[in-house]
Amino acid sequence: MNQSGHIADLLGKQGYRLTPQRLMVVSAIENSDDHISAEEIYSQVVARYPNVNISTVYRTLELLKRLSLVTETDLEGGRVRYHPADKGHHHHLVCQECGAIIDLDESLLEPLQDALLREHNFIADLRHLAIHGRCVRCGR
Amino acid sequence: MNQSGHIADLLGKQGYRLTPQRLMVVSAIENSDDHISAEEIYSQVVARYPNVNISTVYRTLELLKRLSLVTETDLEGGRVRYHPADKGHHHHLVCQECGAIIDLDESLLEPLQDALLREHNFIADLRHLAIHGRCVRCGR
DNA sequence: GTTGTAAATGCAAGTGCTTGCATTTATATT
DNA sequence: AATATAAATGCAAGCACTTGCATTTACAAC
Ligand SMILES: [Zn+2]
Ligand SMILES: [Zn+2]
Ligand SMILES: [Zn+2]
Ligand SMILES: [Zn+2]
Repeated sequence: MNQSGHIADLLGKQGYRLTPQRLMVVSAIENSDDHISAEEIYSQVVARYPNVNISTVYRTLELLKRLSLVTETDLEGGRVRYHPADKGHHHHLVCQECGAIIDLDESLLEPLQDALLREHNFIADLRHLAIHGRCVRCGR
Repeated sequence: MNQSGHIADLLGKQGYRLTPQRLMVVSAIENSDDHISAEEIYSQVVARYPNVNISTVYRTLELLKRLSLVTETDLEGGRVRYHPADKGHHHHLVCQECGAIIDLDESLLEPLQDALLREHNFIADLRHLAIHGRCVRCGR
């Protein structure tokens, strides 16, 4: 799972063009150990391909989200962050006061996901959630 | 609970100035039957107070959020929507494909909120959540 | 009622992200 | 290899929202 080239292969198989811009965006996401922002992806790509435009980065991210290949999560800090969908399933608690981030196991939201499917016929996308609130130190 | 003037009273008691702009933003939110956007609030206010600036609307919303007097929810459609915090507790399921919105009872997230407090000492703000995904008709 | 003050506002510029449109290009077909 | 074509890109403008700063103003103190 998630060997290098995984996402690019899937894009190709589904008929999407493997442009250099796309391949570089994909590899920035796959090679990041962490949650990467659009701006960070852009600066990696532009270093090797100087006339790429940031709108191409955003459009590629949009495509990857639509195909469920990456997840987008709001970890605060004014920009959203991206992560390969099949790598390290988990969630986060984000303190709105101090920015602290607590990691959560994916199992915590499974009961909710099941209940929403069963009781409301809704396929909730709870693959990489950020739950906002206050940590114990900032508690209200 | 939530009689007219409720929010304004609380602002006054906490030492915030009751400017005409603030009072009008507050009353737009309190008198809305639904989830209201910043733009909608602004156009109500500007109709009676023509030189108000939209940044004042946003700053007032920021204050009301911080004081837990209103909740902010992303119901899709490119702009976030606001609701009095003490009025009609509930959540939403939002279909990313067709935009359908299913209303949920607040009780659905109580077990999660309790578990996060107990197991992670985290006070999750789950007062008015939008859970994104696909409705049964758009199901993947 | 005047005066003093910090708080709030208006304005303009900035940020993150999106979109319409003309141009370029990956890929299929010959 | 040359050609055709829809898909993808670059560019510039636009949108929702934020921010720094100078000006105004609600409210308290006299
Ligand atoms: Zn994560
Ligand atoms: Zn905190
Ligand atoms: Zn609601
Ligand atoms: Zn749907």
